[in-house]
Amino acid sequence: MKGFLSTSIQDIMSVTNASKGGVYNHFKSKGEIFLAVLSEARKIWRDRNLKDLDKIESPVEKVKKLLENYRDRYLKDTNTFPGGCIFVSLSVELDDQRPDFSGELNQGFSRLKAMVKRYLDQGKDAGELRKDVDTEAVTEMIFAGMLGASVIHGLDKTPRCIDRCFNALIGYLETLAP
Amino acid sequence: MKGFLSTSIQDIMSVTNASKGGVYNHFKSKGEIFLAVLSEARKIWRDRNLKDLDKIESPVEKVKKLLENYRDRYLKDTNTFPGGCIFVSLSVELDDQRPDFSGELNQGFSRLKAMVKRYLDQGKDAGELRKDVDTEAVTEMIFAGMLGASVIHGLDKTPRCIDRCFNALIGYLETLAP
DNA sequence: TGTAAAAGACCAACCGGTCGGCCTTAGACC
DNA sequence: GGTCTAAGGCCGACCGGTTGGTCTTTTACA
Repeated sequence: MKGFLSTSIQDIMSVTNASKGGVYNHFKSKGEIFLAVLSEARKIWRDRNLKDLDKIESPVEKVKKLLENYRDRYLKDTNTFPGGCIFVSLSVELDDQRPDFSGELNQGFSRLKAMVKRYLDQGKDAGELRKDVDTEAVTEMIFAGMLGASVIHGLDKTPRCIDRCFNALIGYLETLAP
Repeated sequence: MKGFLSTSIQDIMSVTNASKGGVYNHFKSKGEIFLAVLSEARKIWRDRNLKDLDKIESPVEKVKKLLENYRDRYLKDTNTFPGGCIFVSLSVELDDQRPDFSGELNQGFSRLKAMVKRYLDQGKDAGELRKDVDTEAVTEMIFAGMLGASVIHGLDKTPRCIDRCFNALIGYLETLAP
């Protein structure tokens, strides 16, 4: 994955077998292509990571399932997703470089964090978590774990590292039970 | 922080008030400048993050101190380190783009992970951690938490997020006590 | 024949890197 | 001390190549 800045229009032309005129007839600029790609990537992310979440009643189990999906159906699928989580890579690349795009990416992250926190709060209300659990802090750590796992995955493509990482993360979640 | 690819020789000339000839009289190529910067950045990292670690006897407390240093003396110092942990940003940027540099960065990460695991193993031997603790998995999660926190820091410069993240991380470490 | 998509020549700006020459300095010789 | 020469840091014009983007021309289809 070359990211946004290092992916040239020529690269896009090569992989799509399109001409420059053809590309710019569909998109006003490279940035508009980025936004379209981002939108599509979000659909794919949801498709992979939210799979079967609705079949689970327990909110805490939903979070666990999300982590498992992120690990097994997303990061580990290196054929479909080389370079790990594209949102992480793009966020690191475009922060301070393209604040407009960075903000767009940040919105997606915020929604994910809000979802995790909502599940944890529901789990707390349902008595699945201890009353003294700081759901905001736990959410932040789970989120950091997901982002960090994606970075690690870029360094070491073997599944060992992310397996260990997510095992510890899920194990931690289980220690929060009453 | 523009990273390696987006930092032009012109940028370096501007900030150093040097001429192109002057720059290339000291360095053979842009890559050589990168390596020199990387070496310097490592010194700074050690200076900030390993501070006072030798004054602590308990191995587990050393890990905690490392996390606190990384949070307080490194990430939070946004004046000195805008863009968060430079090794994380560079690693994400250069993976798949400059495998030689990426490997160089990876070595540093491996050393850090080895250090954390060594401390945890020592802590286990000293009875500070339960015997059933998987130090390899815990190391991986701590490492992921550090990387993830740096990415999060890029998105949200306020200290709230990384405070919560490291609180949960340190809290987790404490649950591993016998 | 009319219309929209596709094609690719073209543009200015910028990239990393080279190179011949200037200009300060250090050293040798008288 | 005065003068000449050699050395090397420094400069910036210049190079080939690539960038994102524009514009005119050609093509395909209804």
